[in-house]
Amino acid sequence: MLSFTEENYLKAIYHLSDGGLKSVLTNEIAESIQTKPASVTDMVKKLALKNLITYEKYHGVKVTRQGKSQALAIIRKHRLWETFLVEKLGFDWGEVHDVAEQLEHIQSPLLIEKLDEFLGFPSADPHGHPIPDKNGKITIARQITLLEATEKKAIIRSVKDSSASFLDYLSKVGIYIGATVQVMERLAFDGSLEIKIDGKKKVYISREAGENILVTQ
Amino acid sequence: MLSFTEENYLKAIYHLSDGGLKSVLTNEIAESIQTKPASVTDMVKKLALKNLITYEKYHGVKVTRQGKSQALAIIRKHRLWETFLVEKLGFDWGEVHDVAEQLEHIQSPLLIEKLDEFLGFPSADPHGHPIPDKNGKITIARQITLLEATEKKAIIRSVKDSSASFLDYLSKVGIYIGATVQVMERLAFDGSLEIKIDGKKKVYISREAGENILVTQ
DNA sequence: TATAAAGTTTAGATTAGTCTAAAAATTTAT
DNA sequence: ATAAATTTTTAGACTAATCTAAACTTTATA
Ligand SMILES: [Mn+2]
Ligand SMILES: [Mn+2]
Ligand SMILES: [Mn+2]
Ligand SMILES: [Mn+2]
Repeated sequence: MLSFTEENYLKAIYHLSDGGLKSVLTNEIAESIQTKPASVTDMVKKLALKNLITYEKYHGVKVTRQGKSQALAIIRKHRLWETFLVEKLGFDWGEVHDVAEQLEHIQSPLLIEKLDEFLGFPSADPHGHPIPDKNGKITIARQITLLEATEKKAIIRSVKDSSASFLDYLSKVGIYIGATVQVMERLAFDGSLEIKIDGKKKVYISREAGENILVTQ
Repeated sequence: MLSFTEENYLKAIYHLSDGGLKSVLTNEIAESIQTKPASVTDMVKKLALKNLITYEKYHGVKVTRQGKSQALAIIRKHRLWETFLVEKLGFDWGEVHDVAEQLEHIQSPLLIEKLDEFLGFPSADPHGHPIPDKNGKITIARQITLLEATEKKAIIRSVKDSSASFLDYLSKVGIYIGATVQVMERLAFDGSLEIKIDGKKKVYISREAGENILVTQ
């Protein structure tokens, strides 16, 4: 069984590796987990001994099949708890991350099964991020950024940036998961977008915002 | 802020002290927390430095006002989570303790407030144990053991022993929190009780079981 | 391609929590 | 009241996770 700390490292590495595709360097991990490179070196050795990652001195780490499976289990818990907090307890979608960061480490397979059922087996968390199933399987729909969307209608599916500040901004503007939007115009000046939400509200969002919103068309 | 371990020690000491009344000895703590007396000595020094307990070498510890308040906050969380697990997730009352033992350490005042509200501000957990309010206040009704109950009707309020084995036994026999019971006879031989549950079912329970069931009359 | 810069690892120290074995204090029994 | 038994504390060691500073490797630059 992994410690709290080992779980946090493994999850961070998994995310940085884009789901196990890329290999990940020491400094990236250190930055993402807010620690020093020397500490990362120690920990990746430990995770490598447990066969969760492979580690090549000076050349970063790769997540193993086992590591992926464990990382996905943690991500599953994180996202189910976030869903619970928003759907059942009435949290705002920008408030849930830090609490879920703690709840994801609770050890009880039965609890997660029952929570999943209580929530009605949701397929995505409040940020639109897919919730892996019991076997770690993720059902991914092809998503593009709002910036890349053509002028046809698109549906908001998820956000790349889950920071409270960005989510607050979206709420204020009137953008939410599931909203139907249409890009009316791309301003030549700074790349900002004029969009219509649910056929009614017309708003302007920055190029950067557009890059952090994922949609399906 | 207290660490996971410090919280567990403080809660154990609070319980052993009967809510802060008695002073508690090193070996009792060691046994209750499944650790060695030497480790307890180290930890009580730390908790004393934080003014949560007072420590007199060789003569045990007492819980301070501050310590009580913090212990009650942890107990509040423990019991709210147990209530959630049973009421919302459908756990059996004997399955919840170990999970609540983890959940009680989640740090988020907002979470507990919202959970409390979601549960409808319950006053007791699945074992009938009172849930302290936000300020640590406990509303206690005078309870006696079923063994001490006279032959009038009594209502089952809580259990002294929350072990899975005892709770399983009670469920099998048909005893639950809120049931109306009447002691029909006390057997001279071994002190066991003949009781009628809800005016219908008649069962025999041991003296020891009777000592671990609390009722009001 | 040699040198500088950046990134990574190692060495050694620190803190929290735990343990065993030995020493000291308290309690119980004679 | 002394000795024996029990309880508690201290001393010293260990593991997990962290850090700083120094050494080493890789990459970028001239
Ligand atoms: Mn976490
Ligand atoms: Mn999320
Ligand atoms: Mn606990
Ligand atoms: Mn309980």
